[in-house]
Amino acid sequence: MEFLATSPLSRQKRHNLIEDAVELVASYPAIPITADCVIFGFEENQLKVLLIRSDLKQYKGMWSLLGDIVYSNEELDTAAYRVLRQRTGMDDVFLEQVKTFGCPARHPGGRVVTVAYASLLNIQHHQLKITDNELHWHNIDHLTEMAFDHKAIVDECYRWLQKRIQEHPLGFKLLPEKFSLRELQNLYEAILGQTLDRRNFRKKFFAMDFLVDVGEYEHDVPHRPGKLYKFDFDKYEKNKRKWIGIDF
Amino acid sequence: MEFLATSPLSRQKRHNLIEDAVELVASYPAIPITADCVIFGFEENQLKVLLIRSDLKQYKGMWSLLGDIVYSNEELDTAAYRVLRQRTGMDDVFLEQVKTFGCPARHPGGRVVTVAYASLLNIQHHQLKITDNELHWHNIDHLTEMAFDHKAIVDECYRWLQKRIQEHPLGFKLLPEKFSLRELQNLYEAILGQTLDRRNFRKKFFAMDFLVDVGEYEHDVPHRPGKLYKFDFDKYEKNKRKWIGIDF
DNA sequence: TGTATAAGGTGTAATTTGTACACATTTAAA
DNA sequence: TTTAAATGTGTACAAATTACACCTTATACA
Repeated sequence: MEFLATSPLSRQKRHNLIEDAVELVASYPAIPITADCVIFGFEENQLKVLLIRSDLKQYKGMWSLLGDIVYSNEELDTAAYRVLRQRTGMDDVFLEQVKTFGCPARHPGGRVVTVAYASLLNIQHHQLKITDNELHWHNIDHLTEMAFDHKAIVDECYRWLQKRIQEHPLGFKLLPEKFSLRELQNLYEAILGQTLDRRNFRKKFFAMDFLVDVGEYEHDVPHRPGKLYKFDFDKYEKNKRKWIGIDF
Repeated sequence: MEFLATSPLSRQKRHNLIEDAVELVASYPAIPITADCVIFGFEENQLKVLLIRSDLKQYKGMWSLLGDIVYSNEELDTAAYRVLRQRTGMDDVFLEQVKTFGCPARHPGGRVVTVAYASLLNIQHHQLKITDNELHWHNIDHLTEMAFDHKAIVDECYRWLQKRIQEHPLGFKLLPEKFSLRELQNLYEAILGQTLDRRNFRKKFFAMDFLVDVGEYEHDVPHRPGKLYKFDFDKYEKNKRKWIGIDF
């Protein structure tokens, strides 16, 4: 499995400078690369992931992440964003690279390396093309078997999200522009899988001082409506802590 | 730049199940993948990175990360570990995937995607093959221009390290088995780029209760020798916090 | 119309954690 | 033996986190 003549290691040992970089790269074994998106949404107090039916006969009926090939001259981020845009019709969505999965046996058709991205979006805002292979939101707690190694990818991205929302106020990306504190707390409880004290939760977020009272109230709720707030991104940027921690 | 016939997206729109996964993957554009290692060490109270002279004529004289091609049937982690072992002669070293860099223009010889790994090792323990293109340790604060996008990769891994050592007791991987508290503090100060209060630092680490007094003292120091400690991994595993934060 | 229900909204005390800070001790070197 | 330099330790204050209870307000239903 060694490329004796062309390996950079063996070349370097000979202390020869390589003149033709193009020839060098052409000699490398190449592997198809895909970008897979773990698209998170929040609805009915539950964290959801957007999935599609696998189009491989081998995985018939099983759910799969949204992904596509990375084209020869395409940035990885661009490929992931393209998938996101094509599937949700949304622009301006949070997207971040999480991890690359490269097990040689992860794709039944041969070696395919995939770069996993996590995306957070407001589930109200998208225009899903449901006709495409039953594109649907799935409760993250109810996922069972998935195509390829996609369950492992989802798990990794879920852990990433749990950690990330304690360091940065990312949760807001999953909510509508205007939201109540109860919705915000429900979001955090759903993602972290634990209940939080209501008073302390409110105190904490008010103390961070990036919630703006928009002067409106919830409606269509079967109880006293709560105030609506929005997230003030500028204020956050100005005040954010440099230190790592759960207080952003 | 679209692969109209072979793109999974266009296929899925037609609602056809793909029978031959091998044929499908064979139709994908393929890209060479490398694994690049940012190998951190700690010596003379400074954080160091292990670099080699680039073997490309184009980058003559410039410093480069240690990396190699990922072979066709090789795990990404395995490729990175292979690089590490070949260069340092060390086994059993901490290695973790950090981020994948895929800018189409990052390699002058053509498209090459690289998966960046960070490694932490005890700088005393390795057997460098210095004859290989001047394999050397470099102070992380003195890096200037590097070959490819390697400076950006180092920067990313350095930020990763700064964050990581505040969440997990990884710093110990950079120290000898037995170390003094002064050495530990120097390590944290070098990585975080800030001075820390000596008494509070000691109090904090003793409170975490995974330092074991080995009953020995420093020697060959031109002042009162400090006690030596080792890191008790079992004790750490038992007591570690589930929460994210700077107190491990 | 009024009564019950369910969530909204608020404050304080106790505890824990983090921070600032100074002096006696020990070893090596001169 | 004197000096220099680092080790080793404790306390008081500030800040952050946690636990915890009551009144308010809007809706739903009788």
